[in-house]
Amino acid sequence: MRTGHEIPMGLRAAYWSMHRQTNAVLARHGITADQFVLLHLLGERDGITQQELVRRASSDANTVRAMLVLLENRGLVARAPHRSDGRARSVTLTRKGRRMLDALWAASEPLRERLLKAFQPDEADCLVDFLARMVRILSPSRADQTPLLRKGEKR
Amino acid sequence: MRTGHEIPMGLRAAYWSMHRQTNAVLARHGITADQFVLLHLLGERDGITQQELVRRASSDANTVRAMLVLLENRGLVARAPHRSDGRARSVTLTRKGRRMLDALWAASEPLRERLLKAFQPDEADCLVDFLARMVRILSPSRADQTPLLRKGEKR
DNA sequence: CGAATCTCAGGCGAACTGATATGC
DNA sequence: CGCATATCAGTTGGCCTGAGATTC
Repeated sequence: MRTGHEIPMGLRAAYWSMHRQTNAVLARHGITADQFVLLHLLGERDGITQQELVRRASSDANTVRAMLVLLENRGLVARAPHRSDGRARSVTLTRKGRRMLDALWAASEPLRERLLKAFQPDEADCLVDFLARMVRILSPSRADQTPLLRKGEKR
Repeated sequence: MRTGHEIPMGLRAAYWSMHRQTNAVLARHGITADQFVLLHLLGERDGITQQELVRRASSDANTVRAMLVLLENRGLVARAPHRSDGRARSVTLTRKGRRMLDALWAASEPLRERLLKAFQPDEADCLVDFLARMVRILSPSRADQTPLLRKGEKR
């Protein structure tokens, strides 16, 4: 912990290990790790809005929409107008989507198993707390909505 | 910790928070968070091979090459034949690359500061250990080199 | 020979900018 | 009105597969 860069680098390594393993496990179902995240969130709470998915998946409205279009074209999710908010659309799992989610969950079970076995219960709680703390600390305050690129600037 | 999915989801949230904040901070230098990782690794150990960069950055040979080409075209890094291994190329920071890295490091200092302040020293060590443990657990054994996509398979 | 390193060609999901339409 | 939700158009960097050249 000398430079303060160990946490970000460790985070990067862990995230990509997880991501790659998940992709490998789900590849035969034709679903990516990120798509699995959306399906899983819908499994937890069906009928939520796209915006809610954006927040829970730590993603972005344009990205989530594109992913949902993919999943919708495959008949795994459906999007209906929200009952009370005319702007919003509530997203639900189709019957096929639910079956797919179950299959994905089963396929990834050994991975979660392997992960949990590496931590004592209190360690796992501790880790989850640390990660949540990072998110809180790093969440941009509502004040600075600086875009990543300034106008006309090339990447 | 009921479903075993809290750790992956927390990991995802933390990683993307970090990534986005880093991108935001470095954007005015025209460098991405991932490019910063490469420059930082070269700052730690200059003259290492691309393969070594791949390992340390938890990335992939093709990706690293593409990124290095970008950085090379901007005059930030140079690639020379390795002195003893004819297959390898050793990558070094140019003078300009070193200056850039220093600027990037300074620009991202507040971010690391913010992060470290959120953890007691022992907590930070603990977190780094947990992350490393995850990587170890999730690292594919040398045995199963299953590609993500089988031949002719569509995603 | 096999294994490792790097290169090249090509494809794709996902994150982004920026603008727009619509409803709160 | 401002603000939030979703959409569309378009760009990009980064990850991936698969193949090939070269060297250990």
